[in-house]
Amino acid sequence: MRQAAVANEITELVRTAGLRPTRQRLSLAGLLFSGGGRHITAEQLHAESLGEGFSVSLATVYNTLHQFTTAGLLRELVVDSGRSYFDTNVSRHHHLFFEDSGELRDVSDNSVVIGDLPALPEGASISRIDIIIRVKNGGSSG
Amino acid sequence: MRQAAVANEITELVRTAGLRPTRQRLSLAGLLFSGGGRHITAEQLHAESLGEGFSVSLATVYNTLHQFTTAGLLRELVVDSGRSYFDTNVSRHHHLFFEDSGELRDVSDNSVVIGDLPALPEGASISRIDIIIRVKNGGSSG
DNA sequence: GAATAAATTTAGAACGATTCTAATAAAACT
DNA sequence: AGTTTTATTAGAATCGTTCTAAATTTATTC
Repeated sequence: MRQAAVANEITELVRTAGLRPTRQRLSLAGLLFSGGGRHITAEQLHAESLGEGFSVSLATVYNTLHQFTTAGLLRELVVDSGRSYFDTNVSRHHHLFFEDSGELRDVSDNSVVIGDLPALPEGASISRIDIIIRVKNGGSSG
Repeated sequence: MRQAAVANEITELVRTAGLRPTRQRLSLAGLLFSGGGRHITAEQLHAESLGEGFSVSLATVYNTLHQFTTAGLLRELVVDSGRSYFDTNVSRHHHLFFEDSGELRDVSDNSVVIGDLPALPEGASISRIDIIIRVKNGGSSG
């Protein structure tokens, strides 16, 4: 009963995003949204999925991550040139980035106060503020 | 006399960075540091250099940008997955990023106050804080 | 100022992440 | 079930970037 309930929630999540609940999308959504917050790359998710016995192509992983992002289920993060991370936490927050390990950790939004910004050009508006605190030395000890 | 003075400054700059003042490095340094602050990609700088009649290979543009960055003459920015920008302003500041045009603009450091950060792991220290204010709609009008 | 040593540049190959393509398969609708 | 629509896939293609090994330039030594 427990698992079935979770499966239904995941199915609903995918449906609500306007996407057909295919085996691949459900597997990926399960991996992404069943635990706590995650910061994961396409390649990592692909490997994890195969590791769990859910076969998916890398192309589908990319498609799915983008569809989930467009639907507001994920947020895409650019920290490092050359690869994108996807964050399952889509609420307002920022990031600590451990340069050595590549690990990302959330930072509460209220640790940061943005003062007066420069005037934006006519018709422009802020779509998002990304704050990345880059940390050197020291991996996953805290 | 004017131009010669500028050329000497550029030569000194390159020397001070511990690099031999080759034709290529001087041309690129000239393009980078003779105007005001710039935010430029390797491909853009390569195109600009060729356009001015200074032939350089793309490999050399990359090498040079990295050497200048290591020497503290440039700062590398990651805004957009898949390409790096290099900023000639290496003082403490942040960025406005126009998503439509790809344009970057500096934001003074004192527009932003960082409150209490989460405790860092033993031995870790902050190497840099990057703040990117992403703006939609509206190009270079202000 | 030629000879030698050391650093630089280069074209093109190689690379890793991502996107595209066109064919096949699965899901939804009638 | 049959038809239409949407998804998945393997593999090719693309993009920005890095690597390689050879050719050139700059610095140093005599």
